[in-house]
Amino acid sequence: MTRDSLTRALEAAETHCQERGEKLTPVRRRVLELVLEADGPVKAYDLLEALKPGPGAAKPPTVYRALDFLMTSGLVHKVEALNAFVGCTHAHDEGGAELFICSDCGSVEERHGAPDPIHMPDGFVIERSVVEHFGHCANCRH
Amino acid sequence: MTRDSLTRALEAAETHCQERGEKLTPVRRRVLELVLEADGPVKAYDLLEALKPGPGAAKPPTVYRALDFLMTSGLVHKVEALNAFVGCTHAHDEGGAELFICSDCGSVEERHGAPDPIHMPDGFVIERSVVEHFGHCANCRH
DNA sequence: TCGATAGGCGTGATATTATAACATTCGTCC
DNA sequence: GGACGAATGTTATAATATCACGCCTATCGA
Repeated sequence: MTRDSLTRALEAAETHCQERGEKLTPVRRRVLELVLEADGPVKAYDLLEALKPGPGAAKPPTVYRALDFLMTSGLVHKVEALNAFVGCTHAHDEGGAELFICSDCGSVEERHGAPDPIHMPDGFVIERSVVEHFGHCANCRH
Repeated sequence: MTRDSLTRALEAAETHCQERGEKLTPVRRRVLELVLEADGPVKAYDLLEALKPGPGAAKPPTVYRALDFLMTSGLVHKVEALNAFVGCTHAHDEGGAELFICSDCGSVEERHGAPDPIHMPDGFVIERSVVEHFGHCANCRH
């Protein structure tokens, strides 16, 4: 992610939060920035490390609270199978994301779409879906 | 799961392993039994507790090794979003399972099927998919 | 028979991920 | 000012998972 698009993404996040009546506080903004800067999924404790240098060395709850907020706002997704987090690259109000994660380069592609109802058990009502595909992206497929 | 179907499932697992040239050792068999007996997803440390009473009180690596084996054999699936495990109720050699987990009663329905290629990024090759739907089953939907 | 090897497991320690519980700060409203 | 609620700080600990080492046993070939 370029410096420019990072800045734009942060501004968009700011706007997004305002529209929802939420506050993108400095901690939350900083965590989002770190997640967006990363090449791929980031671990919570890596974020913690990254926040250390400052005088306000963050403790785990700080990071997890920020991540919870960002996930609730749709600005960040959790990759459940990796216990890691990625910045959301789409509109932030849609349902769950479908993630395509390259095991070679760590890049993550995000898609949105209704789950295929063909396989659904009779009468089941979906509230939240986790869909993560691991494999090799076009660049790493050789 | 009834006592009878449990017994049958264990025998099927035995056969399944033999066909693959693998050994369903006593520890592995016992862990599989505990997973199958459970109503829903089971935590590794609950299995650990359940194994305690005997003279051979298991330690974490024992349980995780057994679970790894059972997952590789396709006899058990991990619910990534819960850090928990469920017994596989299907043929054990297909690709990844699609899980429908009821948040009310904890029941898990399993389906198999190829992922919908419509959403796939160009050139992406999937190796492993995690698909978990959380919601309410027909019984708990009222 | 012997040694070599490999898989499975026991054991102690430790790494990693996440939350509980309570105190403090800060803005807002009355 | 005083009450409150939201956000954060702080300490401790819970929950999940792995590492590293050593022992046992079965198997295989010399």
